[in-house]
Amino acid sequence: MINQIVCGDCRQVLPTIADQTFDLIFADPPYNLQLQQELRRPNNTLVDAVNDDWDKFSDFAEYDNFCEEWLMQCRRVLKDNGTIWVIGSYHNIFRIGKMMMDMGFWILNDIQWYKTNPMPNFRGVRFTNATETILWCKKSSEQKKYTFNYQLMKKFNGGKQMKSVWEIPLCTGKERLRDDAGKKLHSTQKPQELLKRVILSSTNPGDLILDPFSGSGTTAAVAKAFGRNFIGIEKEQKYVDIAYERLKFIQPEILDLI
Amino acid sequence: MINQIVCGDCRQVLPTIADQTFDLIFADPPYNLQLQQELRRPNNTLVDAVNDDWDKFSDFAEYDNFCEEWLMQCRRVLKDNGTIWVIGSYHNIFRIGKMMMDMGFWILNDIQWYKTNPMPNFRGVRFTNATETILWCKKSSEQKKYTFNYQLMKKFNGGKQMKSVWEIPLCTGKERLRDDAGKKLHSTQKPQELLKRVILSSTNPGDLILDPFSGSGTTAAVAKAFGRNFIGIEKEQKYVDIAYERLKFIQPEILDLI
DNA sequence: TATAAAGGTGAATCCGCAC
DNA sequence: AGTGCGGATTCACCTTTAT
Repeated sequence: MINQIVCGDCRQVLPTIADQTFDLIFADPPYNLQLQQELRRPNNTLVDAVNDDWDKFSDFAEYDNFCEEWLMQCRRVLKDNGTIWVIGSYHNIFRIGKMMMDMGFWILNDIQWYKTNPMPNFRGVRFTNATETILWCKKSSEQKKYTFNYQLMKKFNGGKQMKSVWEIPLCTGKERLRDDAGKKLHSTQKPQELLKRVILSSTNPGDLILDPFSGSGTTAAVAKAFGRNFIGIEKEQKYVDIAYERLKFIQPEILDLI
Repeated sequence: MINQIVCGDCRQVLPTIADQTFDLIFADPPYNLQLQQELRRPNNTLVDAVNDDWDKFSDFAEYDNFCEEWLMQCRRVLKDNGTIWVIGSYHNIFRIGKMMMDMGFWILNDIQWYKTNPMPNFRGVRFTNATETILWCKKSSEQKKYTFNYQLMKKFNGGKQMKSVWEIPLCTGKERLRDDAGKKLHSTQKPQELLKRVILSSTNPGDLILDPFSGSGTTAAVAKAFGRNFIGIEKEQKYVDIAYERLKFIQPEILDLI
C-alpha cells in the first residue's frame, strides 16, 4: 500500500502497520476542538465553565490522551534510525513537546517557521503571532544514525549553514487549493517549501515517509516530486480525494528550486 | 524591601511575600541543558559551555518538581491583572509551557528570540540552533486586564505592529560583564534589549517587577533605567554582588533607544 | 594614526567505526 | 562499554595585534 492515502483515523490505521516501517514521519496534528472553542469565545463574555477547573483539565487530558495514542504508534512504526517532525502552535506544541521527551524522543531542533506574511493582531492586544514550531526528533538519545543532508541545506541557504528559523510565506496564491467558488479546500494547507526542507534535509530518494494527518496532501505531493515514497492517513474522505487529485499533477516548480 | 536583590532560593524566599505583590514577573530559570560531552570547534578549541552546578538536575521529574514549586509561588505573588514572562530553550520550555497551561496560566504569545549571531553547529549534524523561546502569559484565561503598550512597541518596530519574533544579538562586547581576566561573570547573561522589550511592553513606570532568578541582574538594571521598581531573588551571593555593582552605574545608552 | 589581519567566543542536549 | 583514530566540521561580531 505504498504511495497511497489511507482513509481512517490514524489511531486505528497505524496499529495495522509493522514495526519500523518508516524512514521519516511528518505529523501536523489537529488542535483540541474544545480548546479552540474556548479560544474563539467573544472577548470578556465568559462561558459557564470559567471557574470549573475540572472541565478545563478534562479538555487538556482528552487532547493529551489523543496525542499519546498517535505518538506512541508513530514511535513504533518509525525505524530505529529514522526521525520525526511534528508541527504545532503555542496552543499545543508545549504539550506535545513535553510528551515526546517523556516518551524517549530526543529533540534535534525546534525549527521556527517564521511566516513572512502572518495575520496581524487586529485588536492590538498582543504581538503579531508570526511563528509555528516544528519539532525534529530522533527516536532516542542513544540513536547514532539519522539522515541529515547538511550540505544540501547549506547550499539552499546561500552557502551558509541553515538555521533553525525558516522564513517561508503562508500558503497562498496559485499553490493554495481552492474550489470553483474560490473557497479554500483545506483550512491549514502547509506550504510546499516547508515540506521540501523537511523531506530533503532528512530523507534520501526511495525512503518511505508517513504523514498520519495527511490533510490536503502536501507531504505526499512533495514526497512524490522528489522521488520519495509515502503513506498518508487521513480521517476525512473529502481530503483524501483532494490529495489524490492533487497528486495527478506534476509540480515542476518544486524541482526547479533545487 | 523594594529595589533589592535578595540572596536565597526563590522557593524559600517567595513564600515570605504577600499574595498579589507584583505587576510583572520575568523568570529565566535553569534550562537543564544536560550536555553529553565536551564540544570542540573545527580548529579544535574547546567551547566554554554552560556547566554550572545550578543547571544540574538528576532527571525530568526533579526538574519538573523544581519548576512546579517556583511557578506556583510566582502565580500567587502575581497580581490578578499582571503578566509573567518565562524564557527557555527547547531543553526545558516545552515542560514549562505545558506545566503553566495546566496551572491555569494563559499564553498570550510565544516570543522567539532570534539570535542574530548564534553559535554554529560545528559538526554539521543539525540546523543552527538560533532561537530561545519566551512565553508571555496572563494569570488566567478569564483575566480581562493586563498592560500592553502596543503603540510603543509599534513605534520601536518602525511604525508596524511588532511581531513575536525578536531579532536581537547575544550579549557580547562591552555589555557583557567580565572579571579582570576577561572571564565572563555569568554564563548566561541576557541582553538588555531583550529586557527592554519585556519591561516596556508590559509595565508602566512605577510598577513592581519580580525576577526570581536574578543572575547577573539584567532585569533589575533595565527596570531601574526605565523607572520601574524591582525585587530580584538570587541563590548565589556572588551574583547578588555582581548585580548590585552593576546597578551603581547608570546606563544611558538604554534610554537613548526610546 | 588609520587600516588590515588575526584571534577569540557565544544557554549546544554536535561523529562513526573498528577493535 | 570503553578506547582509539580517521575524517569532516563554523557564523557573526568584537577585540587585539600587525602593517
